[in-house]
Order: sequence, then structure tokens, then C-alpha cells
Amino acid sequence: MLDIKLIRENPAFVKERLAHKQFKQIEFVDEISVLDTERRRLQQELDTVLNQSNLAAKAIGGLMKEGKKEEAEAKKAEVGVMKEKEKELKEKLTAVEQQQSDIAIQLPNLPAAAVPAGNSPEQNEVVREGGIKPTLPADAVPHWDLIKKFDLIDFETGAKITGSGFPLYKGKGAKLQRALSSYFLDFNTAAGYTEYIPPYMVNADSAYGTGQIPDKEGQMYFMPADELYMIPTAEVPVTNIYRDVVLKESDLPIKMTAFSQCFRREAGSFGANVRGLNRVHQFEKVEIIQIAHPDKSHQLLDEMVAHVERLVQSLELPYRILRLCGGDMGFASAITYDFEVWSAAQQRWLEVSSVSNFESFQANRMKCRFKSEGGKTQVVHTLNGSSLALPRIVAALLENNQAGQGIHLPKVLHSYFGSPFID
RNA sequence: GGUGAGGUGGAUGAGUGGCUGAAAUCAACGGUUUGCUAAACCGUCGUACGGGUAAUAGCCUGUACCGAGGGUUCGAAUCCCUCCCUCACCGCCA
Repeated sequence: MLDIKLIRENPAFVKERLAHKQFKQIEFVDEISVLDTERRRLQQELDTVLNQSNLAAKAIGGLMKEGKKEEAEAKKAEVGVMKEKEKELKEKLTAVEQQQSDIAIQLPNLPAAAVPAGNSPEQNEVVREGGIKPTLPADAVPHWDLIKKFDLIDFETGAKITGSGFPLYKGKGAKLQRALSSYFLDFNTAAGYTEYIPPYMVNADSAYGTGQIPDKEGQMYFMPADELYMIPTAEVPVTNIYRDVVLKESDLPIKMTAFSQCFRREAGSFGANVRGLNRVHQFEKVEIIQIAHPDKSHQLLDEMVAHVERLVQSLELPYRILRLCGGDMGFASAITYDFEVWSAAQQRWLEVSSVSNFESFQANRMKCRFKSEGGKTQVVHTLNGSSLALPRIVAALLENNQAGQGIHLPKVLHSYFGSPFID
């Protein structure tokens, strides 16, 4: 949610930034300004009437005590007239407020100054690359073939039990998931992140707080009987820990990490890009989240990017870091860095992490604030990133490390997996 | 799922339909006293949205808010209805 004061005071800037994000309905900015003016006018009018009837009600109380019955009755009649006016103004005000907020929640976050221009993934900026792309043997195959060969995941039975895109991990495939998530969590907690296990379903308030509603509502599984959403990422429940909370300045930054299953409908996806583990409806991910002081958030974002980079490096995977252009960023983000690992057999980059600073956008919606030393209350900044999403990491690990009889695992995983290779 | 109790400011906890935006205590903050700490004493101490003035500090002022939403009334924290949540016991259950 954008700050109404910013829209009021600097509409030109807001419009320019929205255009940078390739947002089409720039006219929303002017519509909000008009509604805001009207809203304030109505509130002023209503407050005046309410004030009069409050004063009259008090006067009646006094008159009753003094036994001046007739004067009291006369006053009552007066207030009766005001009630009509009050009702009318209240209805108008509520309607205008509703209209204003309906539009306001559709406005995405403004991109930060460093966000490159552009409207398609090709215009994302490569910040840096690392690792070495392996040269695979002539008979190298994509991960879905390796998965079959080593019997790691049974997609067909997963489809029978639930539907396509719900993998059934099995044997060493299941153990590898456990090894990776344990390793990621240990890596994060060693860096000062507190570990959480959050609920996997959330209510509408939480989904709204992090910006999934209304923007991504169709992407979430919804349980109508209980009005709950399956989480698309641990970001939603974990960030919402601090919804409607006023923190102390000394509490910041708050660093949290959580493993969760993630559920995404991915409606409309099809084709070769969704084969195997490239795109699934249920997957495992470890997330890192920070609640930060506004002055520190961009520095902390850099630290989070560096943190994820070390994690990817430790897996010995070739990777690159992208700074997303305005048109490719998420609804709630002010700036986003994507991590991609090289999938050698598919000859393509796979996104495994997205690290973003949401600045005050989520905090405004969630009413997450802190009291500064001076006693002033202001909203925090929120940040999060994957550290890491498992399926595509598995895909890259399998493909890049295939060597005839087995698949070699990076050193950091040996103790977690209980073996240096899969065979 | 059933029954009972309850939801009041950072915390504990009063509150008879008007004098209660809300007692009291604690915590917190500022100050006095003090060699330092403690104690004592004095003061401050909710949020949101408006309006005025002013330097985006501050000050003055209006409205709303005592779980949420409705209703009764000239007037509701207080009465009525619906819903939500918490706790306890029972039932069911990994």
C-alpha cells in the first residue's frame, strides 16, 4: 500500500515510478487524489455535525438533572433532525472511503531508483556470474531422466494421488530433500536468523498483508469451507508474525528463517518449461525474512543477496544474479534480485531464489511499525528471499553432477545426505 | 462438536447508560534529590483520520476507537443481536 500522503504531495513522482514498473492504469493516481479530497471534505462536514449532536446530548443530560423536562424534550427534537444529516454523510463517507481503498490496493509498490527500465525478462540486468559451467559427457540427460534412472521421484503416482505437479519423493530422492532443507536452515541460523515452523494455511488478512491479495489471489489454493489459503511461500505466515505490532527501535533488525511446503496453482502454465521439477504445484523452500529500520533496509538487502550467494557457491553450482527490470518485478517489491543456476543438460538458467526489499509497502498494509528513540511511530521495512527453493536446485545438482554410474554431491551435503554421491 | 468463563490502554485490573478516552497499580520516559546505585518525590505517558497555526519540531482543536459488526437511546465500555477469538472441562483424535 502506497502512502496516501506521498500521492497527495507528489503525484508526478508516483506516476513516473508506476510507469517505470510498466503499470498501465496511471489514471488511478488522479482518481485517488480526487477521492481523497472528497473524503476529507466529507469527514470535516460529518465531524462538525457529530460535534453538535454530542454537545446537545450532553446538554440534555444536564437539563434532565435540573428537572427542566420541557427544554430537554425540545433539545431531543433538535438532535433528531441532525441524525438524518449524520446518516446521510456517514453513508457518503463510507462509500468514498471504499472507492478510494479499492483503487489504492491495486497500486503496486514503486520501484527503487536502482531498478533498470524494461518490460520483459530480457531487460533484466546481470549483476554478476559465478561458478563454472560443467562440460557434460555426450550421453548426459535432463534431470527428469536421471530422476527415473535413480528412482528419486515418482511423478506418475503423485499425479494419481493428487494431480500433476505434485511430486512423490522416494528413497534417496526424499532423503536429498531432507538433507538440503536441513543444510539451508543450518546455514541461515548460523548467520543469525531465527528458525520458525509456520502454519501452512493463512487467513485473508495475512494474505492481504504481504500483498498476495488482491494481486495473486488466483495463484493460491483456497479452502472455502474455512476461508483459508494454502501458503505460496513461508514469507506470508512469517512476515505476518509482525502484523499489527509496534516494535521498539532496538528490536530491529529482526531476522527469521523458515522451511515450508509451498503451494502454487500456476494456472495457465504449460509446455516444455514445466517438465520435471521446473514447475510444480507443491514444492519445498527455505525462506529468509527481515523486518528492518527504513534507513538500513537497502544495506540489509545487499547483505541478504551476499548471504544467498555464499549458499549457492557452497553448492558448487554455476549461477548468476539478476537485477529485475521494472516490468518483471513483483507487485509488492521495490527492488528484486533473482538468483539463477545453470542447468547444464537443459542448457538454460533456472530461477532458484528471489530476494526483495518491499520497503514500507507490506508494512503499511500490515500496520507493522516501530517507535523510534524520539518517540515517533513509523512503519518498518520488510525484506525476504529464498534461501533456497529446492526443486530447481535438485534439477541443477542432478544434471550438472551426473557422471555415468552416479551423481556426485557437493561436499557440504555429504554429512547431511550420509553419502558423497547418489547411485 | 458440546458446556462454562472471559475479551478494557505496554502489562495487571476497576468501571451504577450521561461528570469515563477511560480509576488504580506496575512498567516506560523526563526531572528533583544523590559520591554512584537504589529508594523517595514531582511530572509525562494510546492510536487513527481530519481542521487551524507553525519551521515537515511544537501547540490548539474536532471525530472515531474499551475483540469485530449491527441495533436500542437525545446519549452506550456499560443494554440487545450476530460473529470472531482466548481459556477451562468433556467428546473425538496424530
